[in-house]
Amino acid sequence: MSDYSLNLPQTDFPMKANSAVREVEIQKRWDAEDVYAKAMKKRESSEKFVLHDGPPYLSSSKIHIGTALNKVLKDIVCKYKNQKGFYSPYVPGYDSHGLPIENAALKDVKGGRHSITPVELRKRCREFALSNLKGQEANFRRLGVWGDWEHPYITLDQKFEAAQIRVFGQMATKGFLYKGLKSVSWCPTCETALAEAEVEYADHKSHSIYVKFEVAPQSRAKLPKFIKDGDQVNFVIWTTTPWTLPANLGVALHPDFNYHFLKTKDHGVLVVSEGLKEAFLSTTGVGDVELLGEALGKELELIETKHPFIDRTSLVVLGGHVTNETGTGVVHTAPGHGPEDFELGAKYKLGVVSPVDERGIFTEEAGQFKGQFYEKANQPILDHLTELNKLLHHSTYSHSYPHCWRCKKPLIFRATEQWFASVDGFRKDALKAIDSVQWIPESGRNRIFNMVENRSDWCISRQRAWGVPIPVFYCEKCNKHLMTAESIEKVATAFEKYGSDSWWEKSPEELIGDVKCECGHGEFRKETDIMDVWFDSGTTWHGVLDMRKEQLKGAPCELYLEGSDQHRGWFQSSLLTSVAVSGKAPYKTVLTHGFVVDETGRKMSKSMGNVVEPDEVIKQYGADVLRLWVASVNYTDDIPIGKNMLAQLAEVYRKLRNTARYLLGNLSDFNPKTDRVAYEKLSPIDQFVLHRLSSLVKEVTEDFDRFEFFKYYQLLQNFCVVDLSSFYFDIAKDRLYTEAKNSESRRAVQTVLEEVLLTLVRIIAPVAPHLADDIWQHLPEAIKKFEATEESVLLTDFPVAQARFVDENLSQLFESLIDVRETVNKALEQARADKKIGKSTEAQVLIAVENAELRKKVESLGADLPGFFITSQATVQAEVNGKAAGNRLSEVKENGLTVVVFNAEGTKCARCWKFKTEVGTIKENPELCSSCLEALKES
RNA sequence: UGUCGCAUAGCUCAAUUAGCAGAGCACUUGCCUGAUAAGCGAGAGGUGGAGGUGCAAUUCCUUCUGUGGCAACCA
Repeated sequence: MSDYSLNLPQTDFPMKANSAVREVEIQKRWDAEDVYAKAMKKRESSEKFVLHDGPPYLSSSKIHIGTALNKVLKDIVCKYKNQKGFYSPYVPGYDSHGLPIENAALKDVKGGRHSITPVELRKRCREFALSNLKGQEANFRRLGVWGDWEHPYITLDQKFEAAQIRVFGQMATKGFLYKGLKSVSWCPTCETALAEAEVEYADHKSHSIYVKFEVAPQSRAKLPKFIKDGDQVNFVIWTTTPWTLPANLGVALHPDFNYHFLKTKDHGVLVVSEGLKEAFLSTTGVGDVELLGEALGKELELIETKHPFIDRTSLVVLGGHVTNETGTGVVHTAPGHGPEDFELGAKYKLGVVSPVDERGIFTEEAGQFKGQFYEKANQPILDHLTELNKLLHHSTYSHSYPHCWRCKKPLIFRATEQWFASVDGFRKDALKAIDSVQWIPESGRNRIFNMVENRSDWCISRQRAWGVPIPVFYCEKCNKHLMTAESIEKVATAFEKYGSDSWWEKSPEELIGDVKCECGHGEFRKETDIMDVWFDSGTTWHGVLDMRKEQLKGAPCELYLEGSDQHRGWFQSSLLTSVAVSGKAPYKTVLTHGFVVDETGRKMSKSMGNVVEPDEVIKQYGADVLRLWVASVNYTDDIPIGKNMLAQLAEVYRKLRNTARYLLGNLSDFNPKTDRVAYEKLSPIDQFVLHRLSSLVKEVTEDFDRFEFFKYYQLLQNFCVVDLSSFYFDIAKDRLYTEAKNSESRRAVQTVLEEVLLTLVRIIAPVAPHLADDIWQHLPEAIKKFEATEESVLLTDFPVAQARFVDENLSQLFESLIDVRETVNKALEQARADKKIGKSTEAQVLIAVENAELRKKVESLGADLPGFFITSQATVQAEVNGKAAGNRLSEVKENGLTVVVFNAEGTKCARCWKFKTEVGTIKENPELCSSCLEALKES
């Protein structure tokens, strides 16, 4: 019976994505046809929108999901901006120096870092980093990220190193760099100083000890009068780091605290603060005590005590940092091993003892503990204290403690000579610059502002080999350092030509020529420290943006887009160097995203087994589904991902795909040149869909401009599902399939479908470029020829919301009609549930509308009414009257609306499947309805 | 520990000034077999907990819990 020809959809566009194969093919075509370059060429004279890539670190060849998210976000922005008419290049970068790479490269070096030359070590580091680059690049490209992959920036490039040296030079010339002895965070495992940004707090179990410091005989006269001659007086300090005791030089009290002198049976007189006395007594259990008297901290200043086990005095000093929260109110002070101690020590000229070397091993200075790793020395020190009867109590104490963010081991403080960038010197400008930047989300402003406001100077020295050297020389005679604009420029020139290896390969003379020190001497040695790797990436605004000015127009650029941890990392290091040199921020807008967590909100970790690997997602679902995930989440907070979400995203992807397939299939015979129907001639529902389309374009444009992709995602999905698939597509099928091929009614639908398709495909392109381009390649030839001549959708312009499609009245009309349609659906469903009908064309509906205005609206559909409900007949009345007394299949009343369902009148037409009364009465063909007959004649 | 932010259906997101808490997906269920490893309909399902102020609270207040940032976590 179904021999009658219908206009069914025709397309080669496959329903199944087969992403694993198809996406790769598409990418190959992009590469082969150089689509990125063509897009850039197309916009070469347009306004620039530069997103500057924060360089991922090259310690691994495989990216994790957070990096994938970051790159995709960037790619969405760049692709969108390009479509919007900007010249928006993407130059990917890589961060290639630094400790983790050096440590990794050292893994298979027998004998460790000291067994090979720096140049040899650096060669291994370079090879390791560059091999990882290849892996990461492949990962990024598989995500569909486009960019100038042939010309990435790498911080180990000679030109980049030279630029970095020049930034250093400018900062030096401005007096923002100095060498100073300070207490810095030190990682004994990595054997280097660390900057604040590299410190991370984690729980740690420490010792908790109370140690007696006996007042020295020469100071007994300074003790309060209530102390009798025979009393041995001890200040009791509390510390969690026994190993710092060999470095002890002082005992700090709070000037305004009250200190109690407690006479004990076994320990002489003990001095602790009043506020901590009770806690102290109960913790240590020293037994009954007699309060001899009390004194303020400031009354005890400069009393000398005896170091518990070293022949040395330890001075009582006063410090505001002493608190009454834990311990004894008497603070063990080791200027060599604590920042506050260091400052206090400087104030009192205590000197500095730092008997721990760069590996955390005790030196000669530590006497009997020499040669031991600091942590290992805790126990012997405790034993020694016990032996000497200086230890009052010992237990453990859990607290958070600074750790190295690279190797995760506990840090120590070491007072050493380091190079610093004087943040104090340009803090005000930095804060001002922060306020000139747009931070998204806004909270980012406060986050970085507070950090910069309170941070101390930036320690840029690292005692390692894999990095850019600090370009300073020291006079062999007077030891004064040489750091002039000229000397630094000479180093920069040398690096530009030979790379930074030349620092190790060449002599000072070869590097800077014949230069004399102020003292007249002409022989120099080179600084051995290299720069903090954050200094490398912190200067990309110069090494990349400025150095590729023609392409990237120089700093500041429009956008930095990184994870929110970069407030203390790259955003800050970039800001500091840029402000120091130019007084400006290197970026106009900073956009941040949170961290990826699993579906239950937990951090991803190997041990929990909840890690989502990007390549596995791609293997199973394809890059576009992963990209769709990126677009679907509000990345301001933590970003969840997991099996459920991906499965759902795959469904949404499928919906997009099938929407496109319907559009493509039903446009197979449409020639825009000849078949298009003028807007005025479209039926109301057609016009309404165009209205919806134009609001979609308007809204998603706003969403893209605000980087709120999750709103775009919701809108896009809703449009495809609600406006198209279940509404317009469903209703339009009748016109598309059964009307004469060239009828105006059918061409009208196709006119709308074409507009929708060409708009949708371009809206999808930034987020799901493979899908969009796949659609593009499958466009019907006539459309390709006249409306879609670009070889890739990525070369098109983003759609513009068409004002001529906007019709608010029509929109309101259809809102009401859709409400009515929902009620009709309920009534039909009831009849269906009662097995009275199957498909809705087996029914006719009677709609009684009380409200005259609404009734008029429904009536306005006229002959389109049955089609609107996909029934065979539909009538509108003011109330259910006698005429409808037939066999009621169901009835639904709601909102002043009564819908009654009857069996459709007439007989089913064999072609269009609608029930018509004339079917069977037409002699020419009793199987068909009149319109089908006509349609057949016309075609 | 302090401080700031966040918390809406199983999931991803909405909800003007306090005014009946909405979508899509998933789920359940029915239909269709001319988008077919498709499509359509219907249904169920929710404001983290406990208080408070309002006629009325997702919205304002207090508190707790969870989560994230920052600061300190000390010696």
